Amino acid sequence: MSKRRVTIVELAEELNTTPSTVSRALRGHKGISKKMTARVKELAQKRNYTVNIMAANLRNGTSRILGVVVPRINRDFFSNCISGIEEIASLAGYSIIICQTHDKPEEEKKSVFTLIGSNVAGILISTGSTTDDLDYFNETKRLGIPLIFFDRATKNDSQNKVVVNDKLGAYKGVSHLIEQGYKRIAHFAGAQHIKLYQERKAGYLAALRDHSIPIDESLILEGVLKKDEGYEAISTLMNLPNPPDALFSSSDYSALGAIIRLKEMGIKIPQEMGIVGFSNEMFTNIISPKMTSIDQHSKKIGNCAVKACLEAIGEKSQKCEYKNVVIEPTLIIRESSLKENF
Amino acid sequence: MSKRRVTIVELAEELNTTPSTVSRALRGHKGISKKMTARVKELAQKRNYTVNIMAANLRNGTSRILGVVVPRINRDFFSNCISGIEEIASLAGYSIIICQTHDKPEEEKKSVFTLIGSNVAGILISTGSTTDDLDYFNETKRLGIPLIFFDRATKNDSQNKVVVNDKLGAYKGVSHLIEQGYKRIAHFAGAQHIKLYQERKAGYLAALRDHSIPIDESLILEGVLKKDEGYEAISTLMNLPNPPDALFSSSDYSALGAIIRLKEMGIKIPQEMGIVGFSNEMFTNIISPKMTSIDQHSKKIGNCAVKACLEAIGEKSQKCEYKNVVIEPTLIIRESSLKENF
DNA sequence: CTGAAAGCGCTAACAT
DNA sequence: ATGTTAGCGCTTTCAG
Repeated sequence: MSKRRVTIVELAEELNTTPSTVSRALRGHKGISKKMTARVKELAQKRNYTVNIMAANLRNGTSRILGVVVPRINRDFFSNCISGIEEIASLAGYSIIICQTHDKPEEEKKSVFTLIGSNVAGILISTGSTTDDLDYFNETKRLGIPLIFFDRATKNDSQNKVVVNDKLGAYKGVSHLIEQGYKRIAHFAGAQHIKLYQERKAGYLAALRDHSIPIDESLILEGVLKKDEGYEAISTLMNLPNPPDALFSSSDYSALGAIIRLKEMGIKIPQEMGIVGFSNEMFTNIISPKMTSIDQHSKKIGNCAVKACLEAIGEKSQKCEYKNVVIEPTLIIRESSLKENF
Repeated sequence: MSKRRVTIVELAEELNTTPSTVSRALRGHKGISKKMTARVKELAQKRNYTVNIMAANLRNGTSRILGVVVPRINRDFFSNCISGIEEIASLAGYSIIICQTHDKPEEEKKSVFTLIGSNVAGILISTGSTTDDLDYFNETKRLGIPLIFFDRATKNDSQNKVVVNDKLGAYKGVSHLIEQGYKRIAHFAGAQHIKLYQERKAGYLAALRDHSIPIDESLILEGVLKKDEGYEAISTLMNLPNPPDALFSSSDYSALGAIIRLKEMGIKIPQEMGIVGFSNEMFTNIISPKMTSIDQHSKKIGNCAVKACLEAIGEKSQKCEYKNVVIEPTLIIRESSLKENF
């Protein structure tokens, strides 16, 4: 009952052969007799042999491990991305190491260097920082470790990005409201130093412009992302001399807060007020009225990101061009915006 | 612009010293002059040196990587567990590798052996299988790799478990309903070959018994876990000659389905019908009426599991006894069960 | 078809 | 306080 794992040396001894032969046989090397291969594999099975990945990696200078860096694991969006990454990765024979950054640049940097130290074959990162951390960016580049940005890309010129077209998503949502006959559409925006919220606002503005609807700055509120913030913000808007008749929110949560408040005020949704959120959170399909929202295909983002990474690593199984993918979000129309039905 | 990483050998050459000295200096070994240590660290920084973890691990025979195996990453409960694991692990200087099994025993087995091959220091697993897979159980045991079961433990006699006291959770929920004055309490149960659902049913039965309420088998429905299943099941129950006046569900989702149906039927919650769910899913606090539910402290489960693992590995930072932890679930009382308020 | 030998990068005895 | 040496387990030339 040894405490150490079985090694190829031990297998070789037991079979009166050499480590090289065992190594080759285990990997189905041609140039090893079928008989030998069979004997080796049988014994390996019997002894519960597993290759020491560390040793193999050290020898080869490459590993079949991918690093994934996200702000938080326990958010719907990210856990779906990760799930999407893991599925494709494991099919290709790769494992994934996960790091959380809690949106802190230091943790982000530390994570990437830990991953580099772990000899990962590639890194997938949703960076929280607003600035590019050139330190790790350059280092991965120098070492030839593919670095794929997903979801939130920085401004760097890397071609390895998988992002959602937030502007288009917003455009679709607002256009839908306009087509339903809403005229004065308010917008809950996020902090404008974050690119993704900039984009959503840009999509909102573009849709209004394209439909020749005048832009009213008093209907645009920034930093309204959480439920409570939405609850408060909608009160402000409804007290305006000329209140909105619809809301496009950058966040499902603040849209939810608005719905709760509007119901309290006795305002009918969608008849008197149309609502469109963003992210297609699980709860949008559960509340009453069901909320129209924009789906970002989080799992698909993970799929694409990992495919881009495998492609960059040189896995030939990936045939397509996965550089710089832009995912098109989908408008999910539900009760909260269907004025025409009434 | 070499493609390879800097090694201690290169640092040593540049400093006219030896790899051992560099290695020792980098790890703050006492017995190396301050001057030397400083010089080494400075150069290492300048060259973006990171230790080759694979090589170090191979040499030491141990790694600072933990394996985590779950059925699915993208479920609230598991992503919270994982987050809880990652936080403590990273504080202790460990990384985590994550595997999904999709509830398939083969994938579970494969995952564990992959992790063993990766020289992980310990494995945390929420097993989907109903049977113990002795293969990997024995192998980890033989190799001295700690194997911690969390959430769903198998029947094996391992002392390394972190589980929720499901029976107690159910007991609390049902007792609460009884105290609120409900008399005929129905139960949506899960498949009874899964231990956790057995336990919840057992808690339900125990609470009724302890409060001298007769058990009516017609009020107990099995395999009712999803929203749609709850929607259908509640219809059946309400058509009974003697329908229930409350529901304790093993799942928040089926409880939600029931609420939706009851609202359609014009039955008032909680006045005419009390509802308690299980898991404290995020949406329970959002729907109307807000749903009373049982919180399982998923993040804490992750925390405890990883502490148990670190303890087993021999990290002295863990002082407490973390073997065989049972987490006590918490009853979160909300509108759906507060009959007394009316 | 199989074997012998070297070396991936690191660390820990064992010297000095 | 520093250097020397050996070896973790594996793969891969290079030789038979």
